[in-house]
Amino acid sequence: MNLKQLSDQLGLSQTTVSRALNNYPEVNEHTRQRVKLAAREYNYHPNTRATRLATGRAMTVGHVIPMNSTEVFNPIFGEFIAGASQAYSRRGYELLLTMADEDMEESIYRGIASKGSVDGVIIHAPRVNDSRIKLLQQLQLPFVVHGRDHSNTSDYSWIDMNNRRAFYQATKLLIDLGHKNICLVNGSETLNFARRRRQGYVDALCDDQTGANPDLMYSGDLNEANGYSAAATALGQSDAPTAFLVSSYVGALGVRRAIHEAGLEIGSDISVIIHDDELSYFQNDGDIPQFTATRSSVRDAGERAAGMLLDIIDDPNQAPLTELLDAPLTIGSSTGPLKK
Amino acid sequence: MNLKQLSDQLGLSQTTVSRALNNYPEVNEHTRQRVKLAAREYNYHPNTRATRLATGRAMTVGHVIPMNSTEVFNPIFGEFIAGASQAYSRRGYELLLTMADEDMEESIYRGIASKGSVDGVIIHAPRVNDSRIKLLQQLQLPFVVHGRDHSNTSDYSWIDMNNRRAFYQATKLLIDLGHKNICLVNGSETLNFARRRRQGYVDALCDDQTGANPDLMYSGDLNEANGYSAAATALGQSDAPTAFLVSSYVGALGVRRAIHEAGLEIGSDISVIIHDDELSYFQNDGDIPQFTATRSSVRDAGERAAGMLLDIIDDPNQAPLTELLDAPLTIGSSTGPLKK
DNA sequence: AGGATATTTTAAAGCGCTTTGGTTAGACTG
DNA sequence: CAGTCTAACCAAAGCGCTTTAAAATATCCT
Repeated sequence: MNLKQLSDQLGLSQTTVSRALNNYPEVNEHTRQRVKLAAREYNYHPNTRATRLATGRAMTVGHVIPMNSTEVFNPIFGEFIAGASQAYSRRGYELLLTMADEDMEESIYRGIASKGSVDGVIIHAPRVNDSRIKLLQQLQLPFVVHGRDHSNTSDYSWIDMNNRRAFYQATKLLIDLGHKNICLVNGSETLNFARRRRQGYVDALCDDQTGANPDLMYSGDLNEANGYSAAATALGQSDAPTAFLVSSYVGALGVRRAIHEAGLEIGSDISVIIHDDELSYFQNDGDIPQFTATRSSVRDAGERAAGMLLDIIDDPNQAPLTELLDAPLTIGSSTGPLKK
Repeated sequence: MNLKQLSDQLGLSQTTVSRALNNYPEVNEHTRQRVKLAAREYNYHPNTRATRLATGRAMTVGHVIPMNSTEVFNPIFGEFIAGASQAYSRRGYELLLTMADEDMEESIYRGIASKGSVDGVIIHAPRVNDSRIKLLQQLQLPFVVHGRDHSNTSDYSWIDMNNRRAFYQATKLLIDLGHKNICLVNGSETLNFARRRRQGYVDALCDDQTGANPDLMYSGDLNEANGYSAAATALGQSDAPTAFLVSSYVGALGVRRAIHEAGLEIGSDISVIIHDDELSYFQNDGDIPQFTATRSSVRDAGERAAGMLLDIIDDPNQAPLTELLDAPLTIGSSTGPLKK
């Protein structure tokens, strides 16, 4: 069933039927009801391909997921996207997902822009000095960054948490508990967020005159295996850490394994603080959460980011939108005073 | 730059330019090169909205991810989709992602079909007696099921692993090692795959005359927390299990936590076998993998499923395609003989 | 050379919507 | 009652491609 058939059926013009369905005012209320009823009856839905061509809008948002050979799909992206999709479906948009090896990224964005398959994109996991921001500004394609690039001083829309502050506070807590050898198990520091978190960690140590020890900073893709090997290595050192600060729950799972394997008990023998993105498959809640954590819902961030992007698409000339989320430190059972 | 502008620029008709770019034979090779060069120079890409209307094909595949309030985005879906997207991008297709609460599922599929926004869909996580299969058959929308619905005897395309066999073998191994109290930590048994795995587990126990004990079977959403509580509960029972069979790596992380908390050592005190989907963030490999596991790459399954679907879209009248993947049992360090 | 055939190019008709720029009929004004 | 408004509807153009049917040009053969 297409528009022509429906309007023939009703003895009305396509114009009137289209307007009736799209709630234009210049159609008689009685007619409108008649049209809507018939549309439901025949299960008529306007063909999106035609609508999109006619309106010049894709009604679609693109998410280009950065990927490399070992890190394929970070669970954090999944949760972010789940949040975003809430906003899209509420506002009649669809979500186009593309996986991109880093060396394909530019051509993917260029293609997306010139083919007109989306009205805007979300930039995931911004790097330090990220080329995507510049590219999209140049291509004039609306976008929102999940995170920021602190090395880019231009105006663009983003939503981010206060990474430096969160990790400063977390480190401070460990220091206050008496810890001196605190191991940072961080994400890859080509990524802006990881850079900021290290900054917070280093700042806290320096403020305390302890100073940061490069041997206690791990940076890299944060999966279970790498979390494990980072922690196992650190624990094998002569001056082993008594506390860990881990950038993700998933990484902390590996850290937890290494700690147990070393025969130590989390909370009593050794302290752990994580950043908790509140993934649904890795919940860290309850009265006393398993891990002491800085906490910020990535799903919520996804929903907000998507909403911001749709606002920008609706009115592309407004000033960039930004939102800074808080990541409060919540005490769980994984931290305790330094054991003498 | 659109087709008209490009063809004016070249002094050719739109027809010839379109054909040159789409590699139709009836265009002079010299002309084709000239056109392609110009297209590259002006960064011309055909507008997908127009192409799709003209061809009547969406060049898009839909993935509708089942979701409920607690389980938002299973990392397994992410990995599957990453695999699928390889196939799509190779063959010029795009991937439309939708999250669906179970009660919205039917209307989402109906909408997708009648709006024509996709050429086919992948069904994720089929349930026992799954309504989606019937619906899509009725809607005549091409689809491939990741998994099967054993209660549905009609012909449809699927890719699946041999769940019953894998869990039969895994259980058999534990029995051969002397274990009698084997706890099954399974996914939700509304899902077909979980039902089959339990079948394999029960069959192996019955073949051994041990018989299955309902108190040792957990079934539910398999996240870290539920894996933990299932295992913790089981270990607290009077006749505590000496071995666990866990349906996913993520669930096993919770089981691992409970075992450690009980002061037991995996491999020596207690055995664990998991099903390993080979998620990139949860690798279980190396010379001696952490976990003994039945193993099947879900990423690979995604790529194959997508390929099958595109084949079906290209030729919708062929017989349904099916593929049964093997999930071989690989010995790791998490299994050992029953401790006397 | 000149018709027949093969190759290359083109004009124009869709694809199924939205939207512009009307027209028509009835209501209202003075 | 002519003239003006307004409410309700419609014909047709246009979105940017692909594809059909036909025209123009090149190549071949006797």
